Amino acid sequence: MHVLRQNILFSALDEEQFTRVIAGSKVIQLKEGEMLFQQQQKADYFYMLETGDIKLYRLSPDGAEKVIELIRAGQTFAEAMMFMDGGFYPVNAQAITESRLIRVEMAMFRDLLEHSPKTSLKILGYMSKRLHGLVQEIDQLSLQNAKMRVIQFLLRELPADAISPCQLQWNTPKTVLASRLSVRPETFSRILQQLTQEQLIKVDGKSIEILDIDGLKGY
Amino acid sequence: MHVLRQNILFSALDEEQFTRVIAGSKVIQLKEGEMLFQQQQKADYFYMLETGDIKLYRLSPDGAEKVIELIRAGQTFAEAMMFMDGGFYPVNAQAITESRLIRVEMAMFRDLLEHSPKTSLKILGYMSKRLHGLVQEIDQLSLQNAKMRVIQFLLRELPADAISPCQLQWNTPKTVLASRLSVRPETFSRILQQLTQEQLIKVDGKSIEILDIDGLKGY
DNA sequence: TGCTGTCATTGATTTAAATCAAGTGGTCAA
DNA sequence: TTGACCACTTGATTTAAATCAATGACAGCA
Repeated sequence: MHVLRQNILFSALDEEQFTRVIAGSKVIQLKEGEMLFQQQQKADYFYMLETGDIKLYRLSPDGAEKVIELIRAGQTFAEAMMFMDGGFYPVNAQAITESRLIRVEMAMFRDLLEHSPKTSLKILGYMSKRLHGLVQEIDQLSLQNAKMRVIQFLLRELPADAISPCQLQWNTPKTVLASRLSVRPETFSRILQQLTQEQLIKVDGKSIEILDIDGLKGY
Repeated sequence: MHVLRQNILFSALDEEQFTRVIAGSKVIQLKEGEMLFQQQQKADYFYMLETGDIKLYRLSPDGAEKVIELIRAGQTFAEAMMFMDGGFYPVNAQAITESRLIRVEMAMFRDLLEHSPKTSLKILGYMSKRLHGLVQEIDQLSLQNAKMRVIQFLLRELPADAISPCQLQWNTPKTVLASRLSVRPETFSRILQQLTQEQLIKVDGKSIEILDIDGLKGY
């Protein structure tokens, strides 16, 4: 079965609809560091990431880069733009590692929804969850200090049923994680070290071992 | 014409659909300080605010209150919960001033969408805009300092075509605005004073006169 | 082999904002 | 009228995180 089928956006389509989607889609390969699209570019496609890592980020007027979201394999992104007529991507998308994506034509998918209320409702539910997620994100940015944000981030990366000790692994440089968390790399480094000294985690290059989940949650 | 009709959520409904919505709706009156719903309560209704002011806020474990959104007359809220099966309100809703709302049954409205793909698409567009707005919000929280946040907030409250000098007015205590902006009341007060000294604004109780829009934008 | 550039860490210093503390003025109700 | 309770302001102090600066680790490459 096609990998797209696993994604919620496509799960409610019937065979005929799905065939049309496939016909209007294309596989994209990106090398490390390659741009997929830029902020302010016209949004004609949305994407599903098959393999690799993508960062979505914004540039402030003075050139500072803030990572809004890290996309991992299996996720779709930019699909919200589908419903904003003549919209432009609000973020830049760049491959952190070599990546393989499926590019879907928004216009076509949108037409399809006109005749598939069930799928529309599914997508509404999905977007509601995203909305909710962003509200929580705002919570974290505003209520909590840098250490809390790092801890929350680590905990959220774990599966719900994870038991300590367990392992987390990234392909991305720590600077990108820091930006995602809105802290300076120096601060990020110091916080990881604090947590290490408290026996809660163990850092080894790009992988972090979580030694004490409950300890982290206790913060 | 019914006031609901002015809202985007209801604008795409036909007469028969709209009549059903009205039948399942109810007017709610709240006194100042009264709760509308609480965090974790089952979400069966969404609302449109006719008159008054509502704050949506969250409580952190230690009791700190963070205002997520200030609702003003004409806005709907909690409608995103409609698409999350068996969801619970993620925020508390409380009247800041005496308020009058229309309460709409989610289940009923949802059923209606099943047979109205066009309306669903409109709502998807609307939710996309909200999504986009929240992304910008995250920008502001993370990239900018407290003074910037206050300035942005003031500018956003103005109509797009506003010319200085002009007037802004709230019914809410300044502490609520401060929470909305994630700063302490003391800091908020000091920032307003700084801006006053720079001849950019003039504060008089609950109303703020914007003396120099371009000056504010220049920051 | 050493050179370059990127990423990461560590220490010293600065800074913005929170916190602590005190005082003002207003409103409401006993 | 008094006193309690707000919201708000102002000043002094503390603190967390940013910034500045230096160094180390490592990869790719001439």
